[in-house]
Amino acid sequence: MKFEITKTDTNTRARAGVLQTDHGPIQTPIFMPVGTVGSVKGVHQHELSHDIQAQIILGNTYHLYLRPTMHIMEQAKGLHNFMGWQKPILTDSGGYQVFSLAANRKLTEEGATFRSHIDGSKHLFTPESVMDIERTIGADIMMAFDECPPYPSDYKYAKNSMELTHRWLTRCIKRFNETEPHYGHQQALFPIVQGSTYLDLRRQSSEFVAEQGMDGNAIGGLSVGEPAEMMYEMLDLCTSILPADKPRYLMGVGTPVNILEGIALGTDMFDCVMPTRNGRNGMIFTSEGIINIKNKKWENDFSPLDPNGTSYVDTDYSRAYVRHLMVAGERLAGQICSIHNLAFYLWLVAEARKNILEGTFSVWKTSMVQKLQTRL
RNA sequence: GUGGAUGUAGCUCAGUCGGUUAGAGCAUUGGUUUGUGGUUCCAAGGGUCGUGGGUUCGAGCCCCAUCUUCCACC
Repeated sequence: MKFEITKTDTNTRARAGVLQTDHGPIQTPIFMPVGTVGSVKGVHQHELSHDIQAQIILGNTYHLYLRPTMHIMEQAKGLHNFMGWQKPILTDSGGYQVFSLAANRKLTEEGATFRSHIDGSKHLFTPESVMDIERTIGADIMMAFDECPPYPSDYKYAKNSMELTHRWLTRCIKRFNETEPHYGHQQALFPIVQGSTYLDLRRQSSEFVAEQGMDGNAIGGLSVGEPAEMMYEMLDLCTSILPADKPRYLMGVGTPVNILEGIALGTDMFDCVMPTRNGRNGMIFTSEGIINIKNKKWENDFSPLDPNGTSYVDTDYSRAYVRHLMVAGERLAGQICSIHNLAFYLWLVAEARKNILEGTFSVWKTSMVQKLQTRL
């Protein structure tokens, strides 16, 4: 998997590049909409590709393994064919679900046992089985199986967890190298840096990950409740160690401001449920600030949802109408807001890219961060 | 007209033997949401307990009158 950096910013560590996959190029920095079960909640694939112009989406190993199961995935000849999406896909490994389903988890050296949230049945994920599952799903980018420790974690827990993640990574890479793609297109494996909120662990983990020489590298275990400044401090260190000529992926982040800060620190890829989840609950991100469309003040505001927006929903529908749909509990409200938010996130990273290429990123970012935090 | 039932938050209703500041759901208002168990979660505002008397240390609750709405029968 080839990654070419077109330009690196002079004032920050931001870069603009292109990541080539067998399902097409990804222009970085990029935001990747989350499509956990083979569906970005409330948004059609057609809208994703045509209206939002998403370049890559996520699928989730944990969820797809439980349903529809790998038996179906194999028959469907992979997730691309199954869901009718011929652009790149990245699959999360299920490591985060082990963390978020902590009540039911049990970690051993071998792997993680957990109970299905669907029927309560017991399952075991190992680095090897997760690699096999991600091969079957057929993602262009597969994520290593890791443990995502909660915040706060004490030093000892964080260290043991990181070391376990490293041993699992070695097994992931071994299995990855011993197996072939099922559907003819190339797959990459990205390892994940852990280390909680401890700089020396983050350094150690970044170095270990960098040594593996994979096509791209991820930073996990952040945005799990720690202060934003702490996240930036960890990210700053990780990106200073991870190879500059490979894409860097900050997992699960975040707010529009988080993403701009992440780009400035040399991160190229982001994913987050925020635009879709918050959209379903009526929070709209715009270039002028944040709107809670449920608020009464929009009741008779017939101006466009977002006059500066790039999606058709921004000009076709008024704030009053979307508020009405939201208050009435209509599903269309969440769909409109999800489409808007995803389009906005994609616009934001495209705009960041443009400014990096034009050498104006730093100035643009400063003014943008200011506006993004405004509440309308 | 007679008999019975009913009246408590915007709506639908709880409210024990008469006892602390009358509660719930929905609705309203605001906040929340970070590698998606999610139309999420949290909180706030909102009351002359139909009205007027009475009994009692104390009444949403007991007594009297009156009004509202509903039902049945003339």
